[in-house]
Amino acid sequence: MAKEVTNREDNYSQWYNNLVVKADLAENSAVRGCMVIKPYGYAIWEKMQHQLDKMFKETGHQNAYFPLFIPKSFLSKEAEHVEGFAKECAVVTHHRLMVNPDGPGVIVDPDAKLEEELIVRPTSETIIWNTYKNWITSYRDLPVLCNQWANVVRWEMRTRLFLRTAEFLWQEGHTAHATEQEAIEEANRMVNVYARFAREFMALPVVVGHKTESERFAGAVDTLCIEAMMQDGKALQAGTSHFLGQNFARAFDVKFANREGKLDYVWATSWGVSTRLMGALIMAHGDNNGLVLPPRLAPVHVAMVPIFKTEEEHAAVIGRMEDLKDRLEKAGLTVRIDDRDNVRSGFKFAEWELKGVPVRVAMGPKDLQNDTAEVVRRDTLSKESMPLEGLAQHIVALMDDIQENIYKKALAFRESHTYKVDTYEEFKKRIEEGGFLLCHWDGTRETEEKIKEETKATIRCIPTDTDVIMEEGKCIYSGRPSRQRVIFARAY
RNA sequence: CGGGAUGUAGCACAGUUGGUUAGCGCGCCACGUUCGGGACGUGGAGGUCGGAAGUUCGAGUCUUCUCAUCCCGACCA
Repeated sequence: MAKEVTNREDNYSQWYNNLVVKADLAENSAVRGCMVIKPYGYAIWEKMQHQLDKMFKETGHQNAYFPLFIPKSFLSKEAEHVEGFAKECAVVTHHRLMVNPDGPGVIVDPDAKLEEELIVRPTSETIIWNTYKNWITSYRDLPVLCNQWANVVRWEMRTRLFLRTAEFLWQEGHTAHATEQEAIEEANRMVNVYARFAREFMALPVVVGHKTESERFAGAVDTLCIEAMMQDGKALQAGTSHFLGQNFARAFDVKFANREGKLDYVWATSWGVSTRLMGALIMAHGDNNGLVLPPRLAPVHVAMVPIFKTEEEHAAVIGRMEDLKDRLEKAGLTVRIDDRDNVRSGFKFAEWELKGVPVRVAMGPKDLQNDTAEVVRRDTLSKESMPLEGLAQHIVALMDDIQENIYKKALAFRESHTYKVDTYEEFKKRIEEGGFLLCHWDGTRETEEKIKEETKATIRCIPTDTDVIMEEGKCIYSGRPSRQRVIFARAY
């Protein structure tokens, strides 16, 4: 039988698409550019949501919900913001259908035209700031620290499951502060929450940094981001946190009386991560056997496959598995006993690997005799026959090992694909192989643009969290002086 | 929105210079043999060949129009 997943080394995109579908995470829907997230994929997203939500609460945030529709006039209040999103908006123009008088089906009722069109939110800054205007009058009302879990729509030309879909799920935090300093601190705090989430839960090493002016969010004064490296050497922006200055407060006239009794505009931030994180998870850890899930986000931690010939053997194996399952569940793990009788065990092994379950336990007649079980780790695919005695504790400890190991593996990959590059010749050669290129840049938009045109590489970020890059040098393109290196890469 | 390609069963495809009852593999259903790394045999179900119009005695095959999808660009979390 043919392998379910194609070879990662042959065609990374094909491998990715195949894996998303075969591992039962998501599929394309009947609606152009939109995806269906299947139960198994959604279970992983829920785990992410749960953990992120907890971290938001710990940093003082509350959840709220704002409308899906944004009046067109709202979107045009912040000049850069409109320009950034205008090209990819879904617009509601009518509110009624009618039976087609000239044929079958229904048509849009021409009499039901909206006076002002509604935009399906591509992001919620405008509707939220219009609302905050009513909430804030005094410094005593600040800060406002809200998050919303929602869907947004961006009419993308080309879409890919999880990485870029026309509709996607995300969370967007929107905060209002009395001082610039406080808002800057908030933007920093949240990008670090994202970085911690990526590292500790997704086992995904990320670089924290500032976006350059041209890569910045439309309407932001400063955009912070976390950037990850996928196994084909391309960069993936995994989360962003924006310091919005007073731009949106000015656009929506949100003023407050400060301690001195003077009116001032509110300082703002917004920050978000999306279902794109699913794409990052898949591409960062997956292999030719399928998904590799970090235990902290795996919907199933342990899959047990019984092997038997007779009814008696079956009953005995299942009995022992139930016992082990109880112990593991008491320790907080989710366990599945795969007792299907319509597929063979070899098929089950392959399938649980495809789904990225961290640990698999097989038990058969030999194990009944020896009081053992076969334990297989998904990250290393190493097989070990182990005594039942103490097995539960061992498996619980394995979860931490696996979590740590896949992080280290991803980190080692990133480090071995990160290069200091000092000449443009070398840059052009290196970029073809993928990876992060640490280079000096003269800080100008023009240079960045030229390099992008000539090599398809962009500045992923100006890193904040490493001192390796703080050194004097000369721009690889213009030769002008530079005080630190930035990260160039081709990106998703 | 430019450049290229493809639409045939749930999926992936074959189908000759037009020829009668449209095929293979995977999957699905039934029965049997199997079962420690993706089993095998036998039987079965499943199609208005993307849609519309045209040429023809006859169209999956030729023509025109149309719709949709995919790839390469431009755009992007």
